[in-house]
This record gives sequence, C-alpha cells and structure tokens, in this order.
Amino acid sequence: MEDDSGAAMVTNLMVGFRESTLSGNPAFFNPLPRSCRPEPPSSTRFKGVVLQQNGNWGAQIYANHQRIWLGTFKSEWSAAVAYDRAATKLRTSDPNRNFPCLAASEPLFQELYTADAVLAMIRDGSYDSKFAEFQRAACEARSEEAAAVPPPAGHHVADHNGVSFHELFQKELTPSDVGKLNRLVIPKKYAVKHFPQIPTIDRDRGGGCRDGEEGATEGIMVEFRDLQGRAWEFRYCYWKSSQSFVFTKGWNRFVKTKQLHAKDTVTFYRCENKSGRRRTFFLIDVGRSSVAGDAVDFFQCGRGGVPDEEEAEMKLGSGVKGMFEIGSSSSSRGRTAGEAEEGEVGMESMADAGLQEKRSIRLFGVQIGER
Amino acid sequence: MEDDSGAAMVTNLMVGFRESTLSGNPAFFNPLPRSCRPEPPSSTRFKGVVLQQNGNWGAQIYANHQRIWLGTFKSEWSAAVAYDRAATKLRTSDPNRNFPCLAASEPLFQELYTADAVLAMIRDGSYDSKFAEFQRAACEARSEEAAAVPPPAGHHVADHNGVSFHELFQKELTPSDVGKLNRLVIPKKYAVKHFPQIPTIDRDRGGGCRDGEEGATEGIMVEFRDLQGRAWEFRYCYWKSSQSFVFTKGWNRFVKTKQLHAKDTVTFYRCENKSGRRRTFFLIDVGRSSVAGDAVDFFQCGRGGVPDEEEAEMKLGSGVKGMFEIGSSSSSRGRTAGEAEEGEVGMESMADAGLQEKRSIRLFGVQIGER
DNA sequence: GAAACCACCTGTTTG
DNA sequence: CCAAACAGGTGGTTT
Repeated sequence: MEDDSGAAMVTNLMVGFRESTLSGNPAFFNPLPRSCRPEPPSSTRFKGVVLQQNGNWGAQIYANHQRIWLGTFKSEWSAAVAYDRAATKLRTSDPNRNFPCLAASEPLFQELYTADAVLAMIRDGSYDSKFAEFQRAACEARSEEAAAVPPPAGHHVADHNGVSFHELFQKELTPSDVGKLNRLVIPKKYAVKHFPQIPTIDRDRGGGCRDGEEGATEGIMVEFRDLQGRAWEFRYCYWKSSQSFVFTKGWNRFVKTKQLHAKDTVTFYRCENKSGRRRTFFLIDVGRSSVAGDAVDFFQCGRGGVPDEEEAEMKLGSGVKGMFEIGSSSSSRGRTAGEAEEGEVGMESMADAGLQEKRSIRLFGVQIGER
Repeated sequence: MEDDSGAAMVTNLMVGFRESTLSGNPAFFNPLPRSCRPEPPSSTRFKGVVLQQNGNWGAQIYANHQRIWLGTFKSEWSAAVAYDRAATKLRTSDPNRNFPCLAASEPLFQELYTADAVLAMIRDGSYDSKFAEFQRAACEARSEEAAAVPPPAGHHVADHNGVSFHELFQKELTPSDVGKLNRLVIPKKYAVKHFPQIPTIDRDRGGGCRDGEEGATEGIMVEFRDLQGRAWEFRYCYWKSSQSFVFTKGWNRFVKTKQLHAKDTVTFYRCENKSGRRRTFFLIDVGRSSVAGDAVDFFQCGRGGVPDEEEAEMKLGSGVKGMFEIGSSSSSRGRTAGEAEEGEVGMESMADAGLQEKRSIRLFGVQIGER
C-alpha cells in the first residue's frame, strides 16, 4: 500500500525519465518525445493528488458519484500516475490526465481486468509488474512478427501470468484491401474458424411482421482493439455474390488512420485474462511491409498511426441495431467499478476455444515460460 | 351551344391548319408534322359524330355505360374535336381518337377541371378560349425559363383566369441524376418545404411486430404530370444513411423518355384551378441545358421525348401500398363524370400554401396582368 | 440474364 | 472548424 517503488518504476517505463532497473527489452524504454514528458512538480498540484500530513501523497478519484481511494505514495508523481491509471479505467469519457502520454498503451492492458482488479493492482503495487510483463510480451511478439519468415498463424499463443494472446490469423493486405473499395476480404478459412457466424434473419418466425425483411444477411458490427486500446468497429458481412467474407464499414477509416498500404499486414488476436475476472477481447494489429522500410518500434510513442483528428468520434456503445459486442469495452465505459456483464451477446460466437487446449507458453510467438 | 367558331379556332391552334386570328405568341402556331394533320372529311364518319337532319353535326360519347351528348356543331370536324376532348377526359384508357395529335397537350389542361366542367366548356364553346389562355401562359413561361438568368424559384406564380402555376423549385441535373444510379436527389430544403412528409412506420402500435423494423421509411409513390399531361410516378423516399431525399423507382424511365442529360434541369410546379372545382396537381417540366443547344419550342409536336415504345404500360392507379395521390388523375380514371374526391390522402402535405399570399400576377415569371 | 430497384455507404464540399 | 448535405458509389434483390 505505502510502497512507492512500483509507481516510480512505472514512471520510468512510461515516461522514460531515468534508466530503468527492470531488465528486459531495451526497446521498451525509448524515451517519449519531449512534449510528452511530465513537467517537474510545481506548486500546481496534480489532479487527484493530495498531500498528507506525514509528507506522503495520497491519490483518489471521483467516479460514478463516489470517491475512490487509490492509496498513498511516496512521491507526488507516483500518486498522479495512480490517478491516471484509475482514470483510464473509470473516466474514459474524461480525457483529462496528469500525464496525457501515460494513457497511450494502458487501456488495452486494462481491458484484461475488471475495474476492481485494476484498482487493486494500483493499491497493492502489482500494477507495474503486470503491465511490464504485458508490454514485454507484446514487444517481443512484435519483433518476432517483423522477422522475414511469416509466423504460422493460429499457433502463437502467449499465456503468462494469466494473460493470453492468441493469434488468430494474419493477412497481407492487397491493393484492394487498402484502396477505394473500402473493404477487407477475410480469408474464408479464417472467417469461419475464428469469427462469429453472421446471423441470417429467418423470416417465418411468427408472421406478424411486414413483408420487408427476408432471409437476408446484413452483417454484424464487430469490435476490435488496437495496441493502444482504441476501439475499432467494423461491419463484418458475407457477400453472396462473391462468396467472400469482408469488413466493410469502418475498415476504410482504419486503413487511413493507420496509413496502411498494400503488402502491409493485419493480425488478429484473441486476448484473455484467465486469472482475472476479465472477459476476452479481440485485437487487431498492423505490420508494416518491409519494403516500406519503417519498422517502427512496437510501443513507441506516437505509434498507432497519424495524429488522430477525429479523436472525439469514438462512439461509445450506442445501441446500434445489429451491434456485436466483443468484450465489454463499450458497454463497460462509465460503469460502476463493480463486476459486470459476463457473456454478452455474440461473445461465444468467436468460436475457436478449441485451439487453446494446450495452455500455450508462447506470447506472440516468443517462448516465455511454463505455467 | 351551336356555335362552331370556337371549335374551329382550336383546330387552328392545335393543328395549325390555317392562320389563326388569335393574337399571341407565334410559337403556338407551328404547324404540326404532316402526319399529324387530320385528313379532310371523307365518307367515313368520325367517331362520336352524327349527322343531324338540319345539316349540323352532333357529337356524343359513351362513357360509363351511358351516352353523353356533347352538343351540335356546324362542321363535322368540330364535332369530332369535341368528341376527342371529351374522350380525353372520359376515356383515357381508350387511345382511339379522331385526331390523335389533338390530345397531346390537352390532358394537362383538363387536369385543372372536373369532367363536368370540361363537358360544360365543350358544350358552351368556352373550351377553346380557356385552353388558349392556358397554352399561352405556358409558352411564355417556357421562353422565360430559357433565359440565361435562372429564375428565383418559389416566386414564379401565375394566376390567370383562375388557373395558377406555382414554381416550387428547379434542379440542375448532375451526372448521377441521369446516370446509372437511377435516382434523383431532391435537395433537402425543397423536399421538406414542398414535398409530402414520408411516413415513418410507427413501431409501438400494438406491439405485435418484432424488433426488426425501427423508424424505417420505405418511401411513397408520388405522381406528377408533364406538360403533355402524361402521368409520371416516382418513388420518393428518404435515405437515412446519406440523409438525402430521392426519387428512385420511375425516375430512370423519365430520364430516358425525356432524354435528359447532365446540366439539364427539372422544374416542379404546383398547378391549381381556384375558380373551377378541380383539385391541385403537380407538374414536372424539363429544361434543356443551353450548352446542349436545342432549345425546342414549348408545345412543339413531338416534344416530350422519344416516341414512346411502352405506351400501353401506363399503369392505372393500382392501389400501391403507400401510394400518394397528387391530384385525382389516377383514381379518377374511368370514373363517372360527376364530381368527386376532394382532399385525398397526403394532399395537404404539399404544404407551401403560404407562398401564394400575394395573389401573384406573373405566370411562370412573366407579367400577365392584374387580377 | 439484364436492367432496374433497393438499402446501404463515403469522400468532398460548404454554410 | 465542423456537421450536414449530396454527388457518386456498393452489393444484393426483384422484375
């Protein structure tokens, strides 16, 4: 509770302020751009931080009309970081942070945990190590994928510390995938194996309805996260005429924001946290073509594409007809810190649970350890 | 009743057989093509014409299982013309006429009157002058629209002899409007101002239906007349996704028949006859782009597009779901000559009556006279 | 089988 | 600057 070392370490990790004592991939500790670095503490106090009589710093956050105590910390910054992390989970609609860059890669990590679990990690100092492991695994996976030999899809599973990343498949983008057609063709074998079945509206079900709808498949909305935790919704549908599965609506925005080009790749993962109580979510990652040459580092600050002009456009779950919720991200926003919503609609449709029978010990293709 | 001069004058007007004594726009009196001219009277009597003992010619017509007497006339031709005019009103489904070309521009004129009123005008000889005024106004309006300066829409109101032509709006056609998309985009501001509201299926009406349909709008059929009096039905609907109002079904046929091209214009009018007892109808007119160069005369024979191969296809009002009747044309076909149907469904929706407050004295933009 | 129709989708433009 | 409107599209279904 009172220990400050954890928070300080994470400040290192995320802000790169001094050399880390944590061994691991050095790519982690790329300093953030100068503009991202927090200013030294000033008379202006950080949000959610209070100075205590004993000289320590307390962190608290208001969410859902109640005050939540995050613990006491030895440094003002550590307390401010704790606030940011809690805010990342609890105040998603409020963009105000003490260290804006801190939030860049944490939402995805936090997706793996319930709000209670995140708060507990903040309080007991385990947040840092959990997050560090999460990042190290991701970074290693990234370097693996950058290798010349394309990794065999479907076998890259990491399961470390209760967190698993299961690679579903990867596709090299065609010119059409990134062109004016505004669609991504999902190879059929992967679509049927990993993606939910697209429901068909059965007509003769009671007969009360008008003549309008028939046995048409109009597709469903599916949601993925990128490595920054940003949600991406795609309309996933089946085109009878070409007998192909495609992403349509939303795909074009992804291509542009991520500045994808032909021969770049997209990789899909299923992410779970079996030790925590957090549900599965799905992840989409992009890989640059080697010909393009700019193999940027994995969690490098600013990755995730061009600066996003449409930041405020991220829709919170808006009850769109046909919405398919993957994970609980949308609906859990602004929710009470308590437990919630297991088994939302369609979740079980992503039916490839059979592939994780062997409790793999690779994370994004990198051997990590038995468990 | 017995006067033949009126009918003879109209024969002039329409057939251009000899020089007219009516002053006015010379464009009126373009002779019709030779094939349109009636043959001189032969031993074969005209339909609906009977020779009377006193040497005059009587005209009569059978409609709705009864014989209607149209009056006596000094010439055989005049009586035959009278029959044609009555047939235009009463026997629309029967294309048989004594002078086929005569009917070209009269149905529109007749739309302004009830069947009884038309018959009365035929009998008392006032048909000719009323029709002549109608045509003169239309011709002047046409020449005005051909001017380089686009007329300000919504202010072109003619009110002459109780007949008003109110310009609702005009649109220059885009390549898409005349292309493969088979639709015409109605600018929103005009759609909401002048066109009927597209009904929304209200869901909570008994609750028998499933969740399928929401506030869906499936559009309505609207009917317009062209200047030849031909009826055109368009499906008028609202596309939620693009938030635009469009004509869909039927528009493509109009484009082809009228041989429309990009930069041509369509203009919509509301036509009323306040002195008569006839209801409003709506008119769609086409204007050729000046770059296309062929500013054809207004009521020129053959105008109205290519020869119509699909003549028999004109549907009589067929009780289409969501049908929106403008005017009474469809439902009055084959109807008894008596008075009928005031205020049909949706008629009041074409709500811009507020624009005619000042009892305008311009007809299609041309000053005509105080009234 | 072709053409029209239908219900969506998006990039550009603009008040 | 941004949301609205719209010109220009799509695949799928009906005629």
